[in-house]
Amino acid sequence: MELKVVKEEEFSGNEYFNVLVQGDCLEVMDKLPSEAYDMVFIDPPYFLQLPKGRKLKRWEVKTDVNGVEEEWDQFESFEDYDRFVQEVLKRIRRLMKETATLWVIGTYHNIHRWGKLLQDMGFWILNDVIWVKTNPMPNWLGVRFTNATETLIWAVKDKGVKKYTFNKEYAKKFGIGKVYENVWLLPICTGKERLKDEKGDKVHPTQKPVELLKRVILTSTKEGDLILDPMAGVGTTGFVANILGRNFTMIEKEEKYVEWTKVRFSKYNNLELFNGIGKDANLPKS
Amino acid sequence: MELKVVKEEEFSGNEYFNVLVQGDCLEVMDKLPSEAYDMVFIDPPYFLQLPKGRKLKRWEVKTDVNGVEEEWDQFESFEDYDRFVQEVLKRIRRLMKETATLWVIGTYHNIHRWGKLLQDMGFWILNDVIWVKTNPMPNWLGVRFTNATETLIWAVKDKGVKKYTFNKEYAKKFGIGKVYENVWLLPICTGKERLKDEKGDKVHPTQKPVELLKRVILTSTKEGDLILDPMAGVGTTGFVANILGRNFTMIEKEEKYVEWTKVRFSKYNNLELFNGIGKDANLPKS
DNA sequence: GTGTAGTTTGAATCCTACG
DNA sequence: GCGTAGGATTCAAACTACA
Repeated sequence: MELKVVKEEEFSGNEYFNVLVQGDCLEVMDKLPSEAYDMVFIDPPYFLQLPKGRKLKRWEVKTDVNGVEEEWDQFESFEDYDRFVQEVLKRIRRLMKETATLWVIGTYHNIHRWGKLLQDMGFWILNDVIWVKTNPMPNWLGVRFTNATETLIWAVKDKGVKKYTFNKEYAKKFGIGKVYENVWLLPICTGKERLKDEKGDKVHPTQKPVELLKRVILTSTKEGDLILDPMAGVGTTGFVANILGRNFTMIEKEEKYVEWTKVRFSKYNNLELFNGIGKDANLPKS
Repeated sequence: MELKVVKEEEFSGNEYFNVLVQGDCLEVMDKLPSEAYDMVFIDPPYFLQLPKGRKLKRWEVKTDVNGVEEEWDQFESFEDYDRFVQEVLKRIRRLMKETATLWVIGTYHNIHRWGKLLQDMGFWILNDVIWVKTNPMPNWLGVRFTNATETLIWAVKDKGVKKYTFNKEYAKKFGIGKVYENVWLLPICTGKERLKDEKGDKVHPTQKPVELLKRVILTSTKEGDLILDPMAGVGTTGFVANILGRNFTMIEKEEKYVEWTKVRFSKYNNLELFNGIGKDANLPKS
């Protein structure tokens, strides 16, 4: 597929199928039509609140390693972050079809803020889904538990919504146990799938695994559905949606990520990077 | 051990070691001394938002700002619940030693409210710990994921706190993997351990497993430490603390639960119900 | 090509010394 | 006191080098 890329200024809001809009997510969402989307996936900045100016250096100092301290994760305070969350959710409410569902992924640093605020706005949580990482970064100094999980919140717009899509046959396949439990066991994004620039540095600090989006999309959408990702990063959501026969709108501010998303859609062989649809490649043994 | 039980009206606040106070948790906490506790465990009402009315809810806080009939019950209920959370946390802040830690357990229905509000009040989250239930209640209708997890938030009073207790040797033993991951795999409370009344009905709807409290206490306290449980239910926290050589203060409003806690401390053989300290009895195979 | 040993690295509210 | 820079510790999985 040829990925259409449009800059915010040139985006009318009319041609929103399988497009990546480069621009501010709030501004772009304001151009999109009401109740158009079947599913929304949000992978927001995690608001890690690391010490200012501190690079997340791996030891054996590499030359200016850029860590997680990216510009897009700079919020002054909880209030700033919360305001951003509310502005995003307000717009997403309008864009969701009546039966659409919303996913938000985060860690303990930020997920409770999204969870409470979306409840406050009337969204109705269906589940949380726990992503258990099979290869987490250990807590070096042994002062806390090793943080091996991320939390996904899955919600509908309102308490009364019943007709949303849930494909339990896929949920059964992905979850541990036999009754589609809300626990997914899979590794973080590494290897060939992980985008690296010419210097060999990772392109995006938090590229989500293809397998994760595959599970999200297959359990909560139908073929032909339209998916919104307002903070697309290097475009994993659209990349997987495309392969699975879903449509998408992606929004991303950073030009660098937009460029790499283009590369991903054109240069690379989709199926190669997908690690095998239908198979469980790139999953932990057994 | 003989469990001391005191009614709120007769509780001076002086003799708070290894006592169960029957009364309102806010009122009782106001009588306790500042910075006395090494660890606090909260297992709050989960705010399932079932059809309302009928019984007086345990989390409702008396307020003189009544009189305004809110059109949106749900929002009004969240406000009530949040006010309760804040009142609890305010008191717990005062009761915690500088180096103390706080645990809160909940599901997606309520945990995000506790998480955001405690962050707002300056508590600093160290981890979330995911309890994965090996025997969850399946979602029979197949309309969502089977909810097989509960989330525990583990926090200190302030960002700067460093000297809290974390026994990584125990954490390593309890967590999956080898680097004390934040994932605990254990069954819900059933069998001999589960308290049943003369009619065979369960005494408490959400009795916590002894094994869960064992893990909480062994990873985050030292022998001789003082633990507070302001919503004690049938007293699992004090029961386990006692066996493990920790001291406790428990608070519980419901007379029925207080009576059963007494039974638990006297009639039953503690060690029998404990399922073997140091061993991993009642755990899933391998 | 294949098997094996050694190397690299991952969204982290990590510690301590010093000016 | 605070801000900043230099420092040490792990496991799983993927990658690299080489026989």
